[in-house]
Amino acid sequence: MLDVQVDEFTLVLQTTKKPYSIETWSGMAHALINEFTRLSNIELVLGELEDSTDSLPRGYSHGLSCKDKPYYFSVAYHTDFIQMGVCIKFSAYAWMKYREQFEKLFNQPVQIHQLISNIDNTNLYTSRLSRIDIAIDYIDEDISVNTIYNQLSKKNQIVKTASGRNNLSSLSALTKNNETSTFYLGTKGKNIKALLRVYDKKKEQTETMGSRFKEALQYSNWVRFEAVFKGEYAHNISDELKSIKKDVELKNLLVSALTDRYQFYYTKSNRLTTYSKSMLNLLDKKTFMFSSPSPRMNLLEQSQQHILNGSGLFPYLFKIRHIWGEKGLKECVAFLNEEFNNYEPNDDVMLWLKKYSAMYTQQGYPFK
DNA sequence: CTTATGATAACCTAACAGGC
DNA sequence: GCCTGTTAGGTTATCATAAG
Repeated sequence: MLDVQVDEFTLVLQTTKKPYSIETWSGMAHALINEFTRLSNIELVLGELEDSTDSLPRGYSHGLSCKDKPYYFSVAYHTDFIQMGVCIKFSAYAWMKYREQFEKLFNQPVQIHQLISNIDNTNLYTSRLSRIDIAIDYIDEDISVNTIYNQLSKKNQIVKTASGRNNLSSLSALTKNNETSTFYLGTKGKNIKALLRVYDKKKEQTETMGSRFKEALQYSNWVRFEAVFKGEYAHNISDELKSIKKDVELKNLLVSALTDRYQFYYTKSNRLTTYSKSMLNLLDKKTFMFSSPSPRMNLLEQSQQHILNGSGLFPYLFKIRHIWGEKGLKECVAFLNEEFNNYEPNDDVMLWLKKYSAMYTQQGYPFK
């Protein structure tokens, strides 16, 4: 049996009110939080929210969370950073509980697209996802994480995107006694847009006595494919979720998203593996693709702006001058000049020149 | 007391992939 | 070989807090 669901997710609310001023932000943030809690019925469903400082999402300074509950739910903002918005974090367990309780209380099921459409029924803020984890469970399907990992590391199997390109994400694993129980495609570093984690859910639940421990015991075999989408990818999914009405469309979206980035092929025959095939069979039709525009057409003005502000050049020069004074700075600049003389442009740079030289000679310097 | 982390934001570049 | 498309991974900034 295959089961598709949303695991954990993070929503960010941005205020629609124009006068962005730091003094009024706290009050505004509270207004957004009140509106959100009202529209989502969060306190009725998950329990009372309390002021919290110690269990907020990292990086946020103020907020509320469900205290004394086995699940983690929190709403937070940062007093100094309006652009960070109001962050709403559902852990996997909290989201499961929310859905259970909601159905009990209102006699109707709720999925993520309904939640989003409920909370968007306001003009105080706009919402979007900053992270969403999509899980596809293989229950009693006799899939082995260890086998898949070994095939991948021997290059007997490879991962492709839906458009047929190789997914070049780096492969890593947790291996104990020669047995791999978890592997990752993609790095866990920050600012990573996509990551796939494949693991033995039965093992995890029985070893950690997790929230789905009892369930895990009933199955002889339980493997989870869990994709974490952040940044632009999460935004893409968010946009798509807003156009969804039915649960079957949600399923199509979730499966499309995961298989858009991760399809497993046998290298030799160039055929889909059986488990990837069964994943794709869940689709009535493919409904979704991630968009990622090419970042190559950078104009000089843009590059210049980046160098002046955000590249780290000035912080670097400042440190040099602070330590070694004007003399050090002078030598540093001479060194940079020397290094630049040894610089060999690559193909991309030459290509850019071919395209834009004429335009810029006509237009003049980007700096004045 | 210091450092690492993890949340947000923007943006750049190398390297790879693939069509013609 | 040329051109276009894609992605991983890196930089900066901020802050609070957990870990060491």
